[in-house]
Amino acid sequence: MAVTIRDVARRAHVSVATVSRALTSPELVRPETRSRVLAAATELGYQPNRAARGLITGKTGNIGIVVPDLDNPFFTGVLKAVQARAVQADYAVFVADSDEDPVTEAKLVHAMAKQVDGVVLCAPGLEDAQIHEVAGATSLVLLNRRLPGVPAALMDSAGGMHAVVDHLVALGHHRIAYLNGPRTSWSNQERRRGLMKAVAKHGVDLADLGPFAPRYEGGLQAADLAVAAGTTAIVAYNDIMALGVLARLRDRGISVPGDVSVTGFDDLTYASLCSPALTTVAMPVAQAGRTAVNLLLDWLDSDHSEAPQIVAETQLIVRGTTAPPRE
Amino acid sequence: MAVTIRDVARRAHVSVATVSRALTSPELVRPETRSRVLAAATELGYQPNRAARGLITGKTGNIGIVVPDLDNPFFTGVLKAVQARAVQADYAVFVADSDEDPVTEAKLVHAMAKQVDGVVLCAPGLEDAQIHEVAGATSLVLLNRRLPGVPAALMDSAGGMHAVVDHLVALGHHRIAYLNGPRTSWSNQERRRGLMKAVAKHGVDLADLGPFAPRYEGGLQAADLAVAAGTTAIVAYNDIMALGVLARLRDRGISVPGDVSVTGFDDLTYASLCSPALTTVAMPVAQAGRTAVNLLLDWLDSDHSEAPQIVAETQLIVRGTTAPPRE
DNA sequence: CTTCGCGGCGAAAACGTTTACGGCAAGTTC
DNA sequence: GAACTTGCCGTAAACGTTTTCGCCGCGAAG
Repeated sequence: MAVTIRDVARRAHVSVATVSRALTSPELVRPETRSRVLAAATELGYQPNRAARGLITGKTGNIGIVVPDLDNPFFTGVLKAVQARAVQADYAVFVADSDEDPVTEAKLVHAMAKQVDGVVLCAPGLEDAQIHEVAGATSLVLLNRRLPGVPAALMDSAGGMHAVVDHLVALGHHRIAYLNGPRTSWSNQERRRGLMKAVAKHGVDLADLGPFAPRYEGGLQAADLAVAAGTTAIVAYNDIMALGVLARLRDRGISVPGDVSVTGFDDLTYASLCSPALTTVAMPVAQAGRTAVNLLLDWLDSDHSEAPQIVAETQLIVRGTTAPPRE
Repeated sequence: MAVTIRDVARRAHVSVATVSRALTSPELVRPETRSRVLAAATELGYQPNRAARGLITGKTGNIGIVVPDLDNPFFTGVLKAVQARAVQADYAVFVADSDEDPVTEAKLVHAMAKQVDGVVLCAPGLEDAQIHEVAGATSLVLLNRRLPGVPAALMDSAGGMHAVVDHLVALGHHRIAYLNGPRTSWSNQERRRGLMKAVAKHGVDLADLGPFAPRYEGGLQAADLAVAAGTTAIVAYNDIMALGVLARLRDRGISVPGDVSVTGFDDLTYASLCSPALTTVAMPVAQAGRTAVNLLLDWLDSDHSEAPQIVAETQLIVRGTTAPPRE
């Protein structure tokens, strides 16, 4: 059915070995025969069978990516970048969705392990030990999770959150509410860490609320608690929660940013589309995705002596939901 | 390094053939030896090498999906469903992003062809002939594109658009603007087809505007044209354009739905989050993704005699941006 | 007692590559 | 002119499976 290396060999009047050499290490064959082989290959539309090649070389030419939720624009943003960088490097990419479940997460990377040269694991919910365990099955690069000994592409959420507080304090806010996401989430811990540092530095009052579900409904629920706490600024764990907060405040007739300021996190597209547009911090998802596959590729032909962790800068995007407090 | 079928054979004191049989066609070995093999396999943590298996069986156990844009929630919605259905059927999925470019589209499915058993091609920009051509390289299922001879999972956009017009007419609108997306896009043609049918049926006035870029900016641009045309209802090609329209109308002090009604298409998450919430039509993306995989799987072990085209129903979601016209 | 059938299993070929090894001619060095 | 190198290429082994073929032993049938 398909055209194999043998067909090319016959047509070019050489052996299969020569065909293989002409394609993978051109300097090993005489230019004349090489061009004869290349011609035969293109005429027949020959494409090497990667599975067969992988069987002998041990490399598959594939990488995998497992994300917690393909409906989350944050992860599809990194997926898009990962895919783009991968094809650039002539790799194909497997994708898997763990549905936020740590055990399927582990199962998925194990299943991928024999078919890929490595996998980038996005914001895993796994325990540290379990991550080390799956790292034994294949080469691993983490994204948005730091773990000694395994390479990681990170984003400076802590710094972004620090910038949020700086911004709020500069506007004159003294009493701030933070709406926690899931306590166990590394992202929430990082964001909270940056927040705490800035809060301590500026000596502002903090209402540390939650945890809440990192969703629209979580924001609805959290908004009332935040106003009850008498704060003038609400810092949400992420954009979706912030949108919930905005909706709830509007329903209660509380004006934003007049009565209270609100910030999100992630800079999803709709953050800029609602009105007032949401002040938030942009995550360098594309950049992180690219560096994740760069790290993976480097890792694959290195001595594994060091496991670099590269952190990309976040950026505060000031829009319409933050302003100086009243009076 | 990895544990192979030979290791299992040794440990179970049988031949490799028996191990293979015990795992793939259990009825061919005596229960006693089968359990001995299974025990050895799990003790060693053996997982068959799919590449090697594929080499001989001709099946890879993989499917591919190529989408025009991984940043588009519409496509990631179908991707999520495709992935879920695929793992259910014990398939792994390759993903590729064509960046809306027909030639990379074709290139990508060709590149995938030898590594997958089939691919689902989402809303391709390719010409009909070119689609037939790539269909020669591997088994193909289309999503949101109809083409005789190749199986397809479709969504009834035309019906959805018809429902939109019915809704608007029922509210009392007589003069409607349609904001076209890209003329060559199959989706736009379908949506316009449904619109035209309903317009003819109800005998309403139509301002057929555009084409516009199917983006926020396209909506900004289109809004002014629509009001200049003196229409009382604006039907946008999709949600993102509709959001642009809403923003532009708000800037100009034109009230929605007081002065003019607006509808979107796709029901992206933020359609329900902005205010007023957008009246739109929900696309059954998950369902379409699932049936696409089902079609592919069926196609793989059938005689290819018929190429079914399954269309899933859309649903009009009436929210806050539509109301009876003034006076 | 032969023959046949059959369940269970092993030996080996096959899938499409890459690569170690060796051969052969031509050139280089003494 | 013998002995080495060197460049180019073919032969064959190997990768980890599945599957065809055939062998062996055993019970049933003649």
